[in-house]
Amino acid sequence: MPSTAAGTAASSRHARIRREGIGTWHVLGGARHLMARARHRFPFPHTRGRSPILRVPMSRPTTAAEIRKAFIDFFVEKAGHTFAPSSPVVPHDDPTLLFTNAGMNQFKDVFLGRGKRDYTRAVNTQKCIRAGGKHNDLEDVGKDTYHHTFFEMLGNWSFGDYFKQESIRWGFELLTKVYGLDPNRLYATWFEGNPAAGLEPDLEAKALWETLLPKDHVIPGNMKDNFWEMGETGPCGPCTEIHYDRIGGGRNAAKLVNSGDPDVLEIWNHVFIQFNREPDRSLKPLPAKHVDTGMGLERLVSVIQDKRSNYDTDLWAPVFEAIRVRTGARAYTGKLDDHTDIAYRVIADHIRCLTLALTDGATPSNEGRGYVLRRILRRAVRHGHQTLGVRGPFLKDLVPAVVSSLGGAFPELASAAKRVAQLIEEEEIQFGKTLERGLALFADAAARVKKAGGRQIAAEDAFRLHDTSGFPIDLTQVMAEEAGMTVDVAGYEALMEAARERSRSAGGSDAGMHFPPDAIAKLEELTVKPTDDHGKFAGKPTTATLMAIWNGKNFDDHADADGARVIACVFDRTPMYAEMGGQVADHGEFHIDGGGSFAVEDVQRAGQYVLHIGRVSRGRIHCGAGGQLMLARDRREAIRANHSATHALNLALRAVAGDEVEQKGSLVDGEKLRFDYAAKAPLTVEQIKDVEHRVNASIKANHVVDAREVPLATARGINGVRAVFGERYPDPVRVVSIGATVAELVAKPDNPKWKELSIEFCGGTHLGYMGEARQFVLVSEGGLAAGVRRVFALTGPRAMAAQMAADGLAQRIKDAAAKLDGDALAPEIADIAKMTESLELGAVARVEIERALEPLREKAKAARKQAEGATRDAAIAQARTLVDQHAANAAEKHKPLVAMINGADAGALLAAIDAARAKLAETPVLFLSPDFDGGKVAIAATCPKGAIDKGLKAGDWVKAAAQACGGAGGGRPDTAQAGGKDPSKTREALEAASGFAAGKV
RNA sequence: GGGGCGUUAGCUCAACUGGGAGAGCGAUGCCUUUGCAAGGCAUAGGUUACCGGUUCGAUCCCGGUACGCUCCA
Repeated sequence: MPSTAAGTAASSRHARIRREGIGTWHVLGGARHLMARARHRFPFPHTRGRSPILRVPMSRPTTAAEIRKAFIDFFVEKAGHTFAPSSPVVPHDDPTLLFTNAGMNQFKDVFLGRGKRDYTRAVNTQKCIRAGGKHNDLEDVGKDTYHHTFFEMLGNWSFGDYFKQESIRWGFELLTKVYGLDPNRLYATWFEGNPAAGLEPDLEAKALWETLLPKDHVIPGNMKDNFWEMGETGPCGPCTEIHYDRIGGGRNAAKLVNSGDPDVLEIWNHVFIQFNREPDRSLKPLPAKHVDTGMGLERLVSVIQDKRSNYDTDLWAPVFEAIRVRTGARAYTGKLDDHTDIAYRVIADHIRCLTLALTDGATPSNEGRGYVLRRILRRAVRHGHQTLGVRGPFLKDLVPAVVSSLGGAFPELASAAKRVAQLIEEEEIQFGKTLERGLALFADAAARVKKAGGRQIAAEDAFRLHDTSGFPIDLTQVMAEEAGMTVDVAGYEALMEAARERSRSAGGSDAGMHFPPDAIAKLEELTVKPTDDHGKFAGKPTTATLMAIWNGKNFDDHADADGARVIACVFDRTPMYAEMGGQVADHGEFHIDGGGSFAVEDVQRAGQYVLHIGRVSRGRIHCGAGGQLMLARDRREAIRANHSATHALNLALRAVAGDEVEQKGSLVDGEKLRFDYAAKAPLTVEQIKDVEHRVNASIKANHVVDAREVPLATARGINGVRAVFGERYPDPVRVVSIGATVAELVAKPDNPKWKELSIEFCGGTHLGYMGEARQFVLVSEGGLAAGVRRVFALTGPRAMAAQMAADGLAQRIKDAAAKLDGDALAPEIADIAKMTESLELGAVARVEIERALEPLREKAKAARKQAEGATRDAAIAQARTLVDQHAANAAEKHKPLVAMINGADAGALLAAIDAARAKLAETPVLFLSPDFDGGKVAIAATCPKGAIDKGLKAGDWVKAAAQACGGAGGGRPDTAQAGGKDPSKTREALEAASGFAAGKV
């Protein structure tokens, strides 16, 4: 049996089939014969030495683990497939995808014609999550027997290799011979064609099935069920679905296929990719035809184990048991409309999903996929609390059950279990807090309703609960019910829809350069050779020939300078680095001698080609023209320094914050570097200093930075090598090391010294020696999501500028501390604080400036308080004198007192009023105090009850005084304050106040 | 990417329509008690996140920034 397929060309395909022949399979006497023979071989090609699947002697697979293994073995052993392990559920390089949601995800590039594998047949069980995205099963989980947020998809693929015949026959053989399913219970659908769409019926699939199944089990299907498309454009084709009748007994269930009957269910879909959907909606036959199949493991297991629900299989039993033990709920009874059973299903499904997703590097957060996970977690918590009556975090305790049920197939679960449980617990605690706040909001809303004599929670309140505290409407309803109330659900839905509309309409779209897969095919047709980018690391000006010009829709012969028009150019070779692996693209220029110029603003990879995206800046450029391709040196230099510094930073962080520091992503551009990593706690200032010190030490020592391609196996064997989580690496892989050459590493891979060095797999551009980075400054450290930290840092001139700015500010603080006091200090402190905010500074400097400023602030504060106290005391003293003079005349004692106080502000004036009232409680008093420098007049007054009754209200009184000096004011009848803008009218204000009071009392 | 809500004493939170920033807990001191637990009295503690605007006057109104929560895409 060949372990890999031979050619990929369509012509050799038919030869292959004849040679290896489907026909031969029939005479082999079923699968078991071969399987038995295959089991003697070790290691299995697909286990890659780590044996994820238990090998148990068996006649027929019955447990989920056996069923999974049998699938993979069948295609590996019998049909020469390569086992390609499941990709992480968190897609690493596909921003259009929230989670991996189908087995073909990791092969998308192959189907799009952008990438290749060194095999043409693949098989695996893929970890999938369908939640939050286009395929969203979240709302259905728990209500039925078969929707899951997390599931496994068994799949086999052909990349331009075998096609319909083999796919269908192998599928049938696996189901009937290996799994022992009754062929009389199987049904197959085929695509009936669609004349309106110009699609022929798939008679080939029909004919194939009719040789395997009774004719009345082979059913035509429509566009919706039997024609598969990846998206608006791109690969597509007819598919055939295999359905199974759980009831059997000789009945014909053809009518029930695709009718939603839970006992007649689709188990396996085979997609035959033979067309490409063009932007103009037309279909173009593909030169290389592919097969993409998918079979849900959970469903298959339910069929083989003869259970009517996926939840009744051994995949769920351990998780259910863990829920029962942890929550003390009664045992699961499998009823569809029972709240406890629903809670079991929801919690079990969600903890599986969370464990898998967190293991693969996702974290609950408030956006994107993290937010989907947060919602999933909260749903599970809610069912646990509301229905099963659990208190406090409990989901975290279910993680081990998931690990025990799936850890065999996915070993990564076990090593991450502790971290995952911790993340879940933190999130559960956080949710507890939000819940409490929401409950308070609800109580408030309910109280208002009750007070108004109503029985219905307002739509606005329900929406507010949802919008600000994340309370789903059903939770609000349950709480309302408990309080003997209802909720205005219709109004809530309306508000919800309005909010959605606001969100939608705000969403913008970015117009990038679109380069579809058929454009790549066209380049191949035009016999344009793949771009030679070996010069990208050196980045030297290169003589290159312009091979093709893509205008966004078509290829052109030439392009002229006309300002805004963005085009993509392909050259025979390039010194430019295309955006990849977190390093931004180079910028640069293509210059034709005596001809036009093309400004390169972005560089992207498309398959084997490098696209130079930009504008014609001068004259005309045309295909076939030779010229100089030069990249922007300064930008490249900065990028190189930042990239090498990122590696040094990675090493330093691990040394300082511990080995559990795991890189979660990075971005290197011409201005800065960004590094995300998993860690429990923020860095302390001392740790930041330490990190900076380590990186700068490497710069000072001028460590060599070396990069070389090494066979993957050799590279993995180097002591201390770091690979990014979940990333797949090419073979050979490029190794970048700091402090020793790659040759030295490879010569003695197990040298313990290597552990102290930065050794990473990386395809980016780097310095020759660390000294070229000049300096490293870490500018900020912060949290991105629970358990994930992000740091920004600078190198080179920017780092030095940040250092100088910090030194300058430190000097100013020192000067201020030595020379300034009292009034002069406060504005200087404010100015320094402002500068600290606006300047680009190191994180350490920021903290140190803050610390140095603190005693100055204390000093300024003390001075301010003292000054305030002094003016206040002075005002009070004046007030007492005035009052005493006023009271000396017994006849005038209770008449209003209107007087001027010197040098009092609003606060001091109020204190003066208090002092006056303390001495003369029965006398209306109005004081005012002009501030000539500030152009203000402060006014304050108090009126005893007797005066108020006579019509002298403090508010009106101060207003009258304020209006006389160009101001306004107001307040309560007993106390009021006001202000005027014109101190020169103080006399008028005094007179106005006296007049006003005289008129009243 | 776009909304909503929030940020007030060490902590948890009040403060009506713009008019003198508060409570409880905690801290400190003193008193009461054989001791403990506790109780009583008193005191300190605030740039109301930050920046700007409106206003005679801003915790409050408006705009921006930062951080947090939350919803939608």
